[in-house]
Amino acid sequence: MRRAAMFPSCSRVSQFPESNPDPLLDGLNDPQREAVLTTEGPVLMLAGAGTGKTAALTARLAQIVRTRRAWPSEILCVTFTNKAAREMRERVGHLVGPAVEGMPWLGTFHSIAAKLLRRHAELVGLQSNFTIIDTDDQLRLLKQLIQAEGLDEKRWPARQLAGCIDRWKNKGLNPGDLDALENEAYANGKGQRFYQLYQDRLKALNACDFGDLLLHMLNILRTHRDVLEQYQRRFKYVMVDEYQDTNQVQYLWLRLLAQGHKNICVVGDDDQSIYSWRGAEVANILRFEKDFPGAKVIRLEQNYRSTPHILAAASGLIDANSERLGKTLWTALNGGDKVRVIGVWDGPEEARRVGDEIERLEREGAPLSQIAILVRAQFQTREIEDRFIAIGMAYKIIGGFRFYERAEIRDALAYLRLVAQPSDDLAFERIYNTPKRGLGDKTLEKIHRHARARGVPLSLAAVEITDTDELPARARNTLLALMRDVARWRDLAKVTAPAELVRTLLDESGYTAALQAEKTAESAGRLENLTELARAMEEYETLGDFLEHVSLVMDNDKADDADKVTIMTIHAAKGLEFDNVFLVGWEEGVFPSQRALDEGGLASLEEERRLAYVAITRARRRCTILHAANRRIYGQWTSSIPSRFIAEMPEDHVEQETTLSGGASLWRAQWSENSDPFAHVARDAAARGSHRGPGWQRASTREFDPVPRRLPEPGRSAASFAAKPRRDVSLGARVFHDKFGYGTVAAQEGNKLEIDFETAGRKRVIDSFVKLAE
DNA sequence: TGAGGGCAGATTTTT
DNA sequence: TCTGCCCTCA
Repeated sequence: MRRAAMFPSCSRVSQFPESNPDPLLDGLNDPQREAVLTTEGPVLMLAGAGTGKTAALTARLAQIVRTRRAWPSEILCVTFTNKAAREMRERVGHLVGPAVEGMPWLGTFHSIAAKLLRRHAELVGLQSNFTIIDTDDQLRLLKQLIQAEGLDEKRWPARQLAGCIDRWKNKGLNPGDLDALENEAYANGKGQRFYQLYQDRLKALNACDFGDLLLHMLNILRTHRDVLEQYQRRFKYVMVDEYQDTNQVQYLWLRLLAQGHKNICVVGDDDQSIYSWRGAEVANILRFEKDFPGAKVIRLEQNYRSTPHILAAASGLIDANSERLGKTLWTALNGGDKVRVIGVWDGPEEARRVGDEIERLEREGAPLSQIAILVRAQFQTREIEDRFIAIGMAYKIIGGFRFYERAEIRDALAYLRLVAQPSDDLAFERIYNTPKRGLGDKTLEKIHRHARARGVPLSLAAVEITDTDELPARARNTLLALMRDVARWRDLAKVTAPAELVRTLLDESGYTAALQAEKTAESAGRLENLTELARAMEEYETLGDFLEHVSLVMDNDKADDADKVTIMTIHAAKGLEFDNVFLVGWEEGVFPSQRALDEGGLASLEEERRLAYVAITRARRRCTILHAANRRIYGQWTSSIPSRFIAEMPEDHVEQETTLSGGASLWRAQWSENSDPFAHVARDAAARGSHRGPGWQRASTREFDPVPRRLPEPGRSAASFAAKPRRDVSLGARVFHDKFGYGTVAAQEGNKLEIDFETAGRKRVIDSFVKLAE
């Protein structure tokens, strides 16, 4: 341990004299420095939220390079997202200069696995130019298999099978490895069969899916000692970001590769593990010390992000979890506001309130880009979005479709894939009638039959079949024209740059023309995306390079510098930070989600709590949590009680406020002593779509004054409790509504009323919300 | 080929 | 309640 002599015990400041400034260690605290300087042996860096783990990790990488312990090409550094990889590359670049250029093994698990697999593809029966198919292709393929096997696709959806296969691959299981239980998971014990069929089909297509990239590579490392040893020797240092998110395959992979030098440094935070549903296993981080005996554990606990109140609220909350390695975050910052908890009457009021608060912040000079609204589930964004549109607030929603998942991009890519690889049947099927050229299912079926009979790929079968009289003249000519085009594009691909090729291709195929003919706002956007695609391709010299990049690396982070509020899921917000954070929908059933409560037991409740922890710790200066007493979920109005997570935050760091009189303290009391007296009520109420939850009870006994303090604005709060219509209300009746005031019934449909309100105008409301006016 | 009705399903989604 | 998907019909 030569380094031990160089850097004796790293626990005190005095070991790193300030008088000898080192740009690399400058600005790092002691544990961070220790992490940077402990380059040899296994290291577990437990880094809480906002504790500067990326700074430590990149500095560590730079340290290894600049001390010549390894060449950049001898360091394996894996992240989960392209964004993280990019960021790290950039930061290391700042520290060590152009040497970072030579870091071929810094990237996501998938991109590194793909790179390795291309070198050794033949060991698993693939050619090195295999295609990487995405979820869409995967589903189409599975559907075909299910149909071919004569299974009812309604009863056994392809989605379910895809889910199973994904899970198996995440666990590192090959078809032969499935036990009886797993085999039962699809179509009464046909799991294994379909998994095998799918893998065979992929092999025939010279393709693999995302999961295969890791699994194939693991299989190779397991069965080919020479290959394993080669990489064990090569990777002198291994570093892993977000280790708590690794799944079984990734774990097995790393364990094999790191066995050589045992210089593995993993960074993670068990409290931020929120992807178990994707196969991530917190256990991986919990047992690191067992896997690598003698591992050095370094805790980064100084938080540089949030104010003391925010930090304390989050820490107090996460304390309620049982399985933790345990960290105590602290901050040198002072002051700041308490976490604000605001209770409101319903969803629309919540959205209004958030809008109002943001307008206030804006007036105070806060940049919108430093404001985020985090939701538990995507559907919650709508209400907020509607409100923002109404008040003209600039916002952006993160998430949804990635660039390469858009239909037009996938179409363009399918053309390119078919040009690059004649055997790509999926690509052929996708484009053969896109744009519409009058080739229908009948023709495709014939091509399929011909392909099967001759044992050739579809695109070749298509060429051959035009030589026969199997097709009617019209289809034959169209197909012939298409295949001639494809052949010409293949020739063109040999002499043209990819960007130029795709432009020609989109033009000549009629794809662009078809879109232009649509003349909708949407088609204009699609055309723009295609232009963007061509522009992105200009960086690439070969088509192969580009196709690899697009399926694995290209993400949706379009540079959007405009000052806008960000709306996104908590999951998407992990790793980000904002001055002002609004957390909406903190109600039982929404967050924690009903599904987590029903299905996952304690483990999944704890994951929800970690999610809450992640959410709160995104805030730098102010964190505002909202919950509504009533919310429409799947069209049903549901009364709900505040999330237990609200009561779990230490009272001293929270400031309660409610527009419902007497609400907050009452709600809080409900969660005392960890008991949940209303859980069954709320659950039953949700199940029946009834209105007998506690919120409703209180509202109806007038314990709550449902009139918001703020001037109520007509929202879309009117809807149905799925109850029977009232008999005492009839057309023309004069009624009173708590929110909208007096009005006259203009129409009645079931329990829904249309009422002309004197001040609010015409609204649709549920009859149970109105009283007959005297 | 597309429009329109019927029907189930409706967390989170780094690659 | 809203959506997306599949199927049917003109």
